[in-house]
Amino acid sequence: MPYTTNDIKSIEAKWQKHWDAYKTFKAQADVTKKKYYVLEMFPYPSGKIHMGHVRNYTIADVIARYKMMQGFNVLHPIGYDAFGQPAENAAIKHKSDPAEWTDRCIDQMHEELKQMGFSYDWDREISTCDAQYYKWNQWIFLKMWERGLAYKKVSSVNWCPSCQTTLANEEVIGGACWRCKSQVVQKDLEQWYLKITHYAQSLLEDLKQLEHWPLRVRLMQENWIGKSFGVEIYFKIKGDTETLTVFTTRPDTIFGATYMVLAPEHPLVKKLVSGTKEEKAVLVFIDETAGKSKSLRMSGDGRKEGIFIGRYAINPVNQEAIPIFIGDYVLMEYGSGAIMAVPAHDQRDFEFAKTHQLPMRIVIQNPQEPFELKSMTKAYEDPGVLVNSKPFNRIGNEEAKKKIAEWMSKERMGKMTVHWRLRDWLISRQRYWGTPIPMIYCDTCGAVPVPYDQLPVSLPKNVEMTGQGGSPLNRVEEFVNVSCPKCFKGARRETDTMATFFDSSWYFLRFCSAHNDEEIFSQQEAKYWMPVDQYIGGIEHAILHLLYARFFTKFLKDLSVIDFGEPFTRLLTQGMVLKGGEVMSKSLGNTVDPDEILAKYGADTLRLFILFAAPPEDQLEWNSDGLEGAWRFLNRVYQMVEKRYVKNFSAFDSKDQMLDRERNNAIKRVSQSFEEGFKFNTAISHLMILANAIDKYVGAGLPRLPDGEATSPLRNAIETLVLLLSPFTPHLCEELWQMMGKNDATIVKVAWPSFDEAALKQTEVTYAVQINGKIRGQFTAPVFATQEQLQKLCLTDVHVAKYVPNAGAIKKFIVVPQKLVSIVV
RNA sequence: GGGCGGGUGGUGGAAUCGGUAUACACGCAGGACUUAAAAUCCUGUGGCCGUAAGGCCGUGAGGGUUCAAGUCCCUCCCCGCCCACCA
Repeated sequence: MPYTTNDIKSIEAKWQKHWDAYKTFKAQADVTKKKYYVLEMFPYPSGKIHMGHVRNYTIADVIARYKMMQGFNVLHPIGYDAFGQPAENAAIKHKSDPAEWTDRCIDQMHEELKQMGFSYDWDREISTCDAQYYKWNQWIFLKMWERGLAYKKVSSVNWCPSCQTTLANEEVIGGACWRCKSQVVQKDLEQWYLKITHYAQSLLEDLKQLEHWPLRVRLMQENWIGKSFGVEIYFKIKGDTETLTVFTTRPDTIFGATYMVLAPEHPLVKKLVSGTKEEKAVLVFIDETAGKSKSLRMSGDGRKEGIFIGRYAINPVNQEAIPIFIGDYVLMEYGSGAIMAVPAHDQRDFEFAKTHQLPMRIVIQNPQEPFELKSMTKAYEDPGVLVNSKPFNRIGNEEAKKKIAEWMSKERMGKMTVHWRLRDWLISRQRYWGTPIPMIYCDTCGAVPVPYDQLPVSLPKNVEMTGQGGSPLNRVEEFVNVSCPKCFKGARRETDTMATFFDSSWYFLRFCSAHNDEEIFSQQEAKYWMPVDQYIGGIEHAILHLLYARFFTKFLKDLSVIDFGEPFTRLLTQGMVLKGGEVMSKSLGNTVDPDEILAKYGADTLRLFILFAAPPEDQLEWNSDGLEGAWRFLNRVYQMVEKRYVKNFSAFDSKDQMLDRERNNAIKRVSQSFEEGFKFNTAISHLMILANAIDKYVGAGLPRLPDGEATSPLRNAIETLVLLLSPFTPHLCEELWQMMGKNDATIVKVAWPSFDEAALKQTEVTYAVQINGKIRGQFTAPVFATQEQLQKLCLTDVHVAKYVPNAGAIKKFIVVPQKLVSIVV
């Protein structure tokens, strides 16, 4: 047994040391070389790496090494998304410093990443909690502030009572905090926002350019941005000078509006009810709704809460007075916070109308199967023709949408408009462990930006972390009390820190010149390396991170520091790692620690297994049995080199051509897998097929073959196998390459093998014979056999002869070249 | 409710343009080596019938197109993920 756990440990350590010493993966911009930037989503340093990291980074590493062998100048960096709440929570718990905790975690993670043999340019390692990094967060923030893209406003925000901080809409999952899962409540606060909506149009439009992104991700972003075309309609209020604006995408149903509903928070509600007999009840309702969290409000089991406010609106198209309600199913954040209700043609309005016994009117009729109000059990939302809509009756509803919208615009009853689902991005966090927002509040001058030459605004050290009473920074006098940069009078510093998604929205640019003290990044370097050619990460970032990164890229382009509008050319979303059908997670206690696998099998086996078990984008069910298989395969390859490989070898016999065909086929198929969707599982299967062919060629138990002088198919096959395998299991392959007497400094500098299409050609092929649709026999024929020859040959097969007594019985004879013949008798 | 993926042996998964379904591996069974075990190697392995040759069935269900369907079309069932009172 030549290859033991100990051997692996020493081989892997040897090559990791070698790569470090020679800086094998150091990337340097060189305009004479074609670049390739491969990037994985950098980790949050929680300490140990988990299987998800292993899978993500192994995929990236295999791609990076393949591209290196292809002669690309490859940039493959790593860093740490190091700000965030776990560090702060750990600090609260252990009464320690988040910076220390984070540093320890980073050290540990750094070690583990090295043990996996990843081809990182370690000179570019960055951490977002480093002031040299977050200084540029503050720089970006100030640039945005100057352009009106960072602003402060009071609004009802999502508040996590457990984390004691606000959350972005994107961070509220099903009404709960995305991190701690507590119920989120609404709270009025003054907060910092980034105007991502300024880029809504280009964020949507440019999705079209991202043809190498998974369709799924593009659709998710499209839905999130949520552009909808519609009409703003103005309703006068009976006996009042106020006008209510509603937004609808269904102007074709305007004649069916039988009431109106406002969001309870709508600014006009209190004014409109004042003095009515409904006032008291309405105010109680508003209070009750405000106390409810959004998710509670939305969790309605079909029931729609609401109340009449005692006023009427005038439908501009027919002057009808319709009652105004407030209802919890109308959201203040979308549209104008007011809707016209068309219960016959909108399911939500239908439910509300049923609950409150409100009238309905059919205005879209199904011409095939007309229906009546009495028999309706749900709203009719399908296409149809207009009825009860005077000048527009009998028009198809799609056409009517356009006609009515145009007519209303012309008559000034409304205006065609576009609404977006995308909201501005709330970035304020009342936490310590994040980038301080570089603003100062002066009683005289108002909000004043910290001057650029005073950046970074550094986080103070030795801050007491209690987890109570808002941001810990509030209590740090020397941090808070500053003089105003404008008038030099006493002023107060902003104590909110930035959401960590800010940090990760541009780190890929920082990697281009990771330790640049002069600028956010070198424009020249960024011009060379960017955009990222291949980005790899989890589908869970399909919306948040990827949308923010695209937003920042567009902003930086507008600043003219870069000249491209999309950061990631290709995106691969790797599947989750499961155990027992569930995602591996600490809370479920079904994790497998990569360290244990490393200790027993080493990095190469783990890498090979995780790639072989499933295609990169599929879910991966962890099964340790497969590990043994990967281990066995690597052992076979090792022994193949040790026992079968000779530098010069002259044996030659009829099997040579077959072996060489397998060799060429492996090159073709493995290369293909890199170019067509990274199907590494099948790439590895072709390497196994080549290994099987080599063993078969040699014959089991043969002694080491004698040296000779001519080139050898066997030698070529083994060399090819090692080269093709090297991106997957680099340590072993470096070792084998050296054992074979090669002098290359490293295997990644050896050219990726090319294949010879001619060697794949065969002189004879086996044809299957199908008779009346069933496979009945087979025969071999020369590659260039004519149809007549094939017909003759196939009849010589005894099984065929049984079904086809003579050539005259053949009704139809179909040839699929090189594959089969199909006979109808 | 909407969108997007899926459904293939005991298991993970293969299958270019519609062309021999189950590649490759795991597991399992039998054998070789061994005092024995482990490791390694060899053979077999979709189901049913058959000593065999061979036959029939078989890619979630049912229908269709075709010489030929996992793949295309229609109807339906189930599973996963994402979004979701967005007017």
